[in-house]
Amino acid sequence: MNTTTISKSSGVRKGAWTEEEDLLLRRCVEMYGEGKWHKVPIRAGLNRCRKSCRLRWLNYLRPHIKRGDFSSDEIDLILRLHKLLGNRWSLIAGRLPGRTANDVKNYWNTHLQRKLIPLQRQDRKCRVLKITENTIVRPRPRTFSSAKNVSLCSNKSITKTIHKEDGSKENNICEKPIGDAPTDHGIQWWTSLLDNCNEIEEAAAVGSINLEENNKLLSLLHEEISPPINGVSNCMQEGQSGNWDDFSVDIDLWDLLN
DNA sequence: AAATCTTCCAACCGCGTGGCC
DNA sequence: GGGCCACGCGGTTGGAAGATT
Repeated sequence: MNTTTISKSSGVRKGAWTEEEDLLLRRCVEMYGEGKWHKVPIRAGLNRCRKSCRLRWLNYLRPHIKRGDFSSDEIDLILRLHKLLGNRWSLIAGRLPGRTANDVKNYWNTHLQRKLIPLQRQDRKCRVLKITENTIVRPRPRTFSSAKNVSLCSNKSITKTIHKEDGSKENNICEKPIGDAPTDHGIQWWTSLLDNCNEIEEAAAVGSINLEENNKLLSLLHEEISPPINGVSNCMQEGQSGNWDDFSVDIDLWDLLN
């Protein structure tokens, strides 16, 4: 069924893409490269808005996009990264080669969220202290100026709520100046992320949070989530088998994280 | 077999941000 | 400094496909 419609206001086509449109878009991007999306509809001869063209390319036509079910490794990584990053789908997808932010978001909304909510509802009163899930990391990578040493994390802030034994809460907002070395923004960002882990370690050291549980968490963080070196996602490096096969372990991890 | 319900995902929409003038 | 424009992101929606009654 052809569900494509013509927008009355802009006159551009909306709805499902046809094979012909895909072909035109693919040729255009192959010829001119990605970017300059405002020029793509004209260059490709498509009666589509630039947003629609960009989305179609990024989510469907781009080479090496992985289709099909998510592997247990991928699911595990999504769970971990979502715990750290929240709904930062593009960042999470960036750690999953071949997966798009839309894929990850859809998978989360349809598979994981539904399964995990009941887990979150479980009574965890036995835990005296915990790091709650409102740990928010806000790196906002946008475009990168070639002329300036723009930090990837220029507006980064990390907030963390620690629930104390007496029932009170303490919010920590961590704003850290980022060095202006432009060499590897990815390392900077992930290092900053791990700085947050270090703060947890420090809190554990002074006994303000549960040491044992957070040692487990921190070991996982340091082990699994390290800076991407040279643009290669280390978690998916060739030859790394990992020990994520048993998904039941991962559910335990999720429980631990909450 | 038909009707209804549920699931899933491609695509749309609105908004925040950065760059440029 | 302010306005405009383009890009990128996350939330939401619409409809096809599958499952259930």
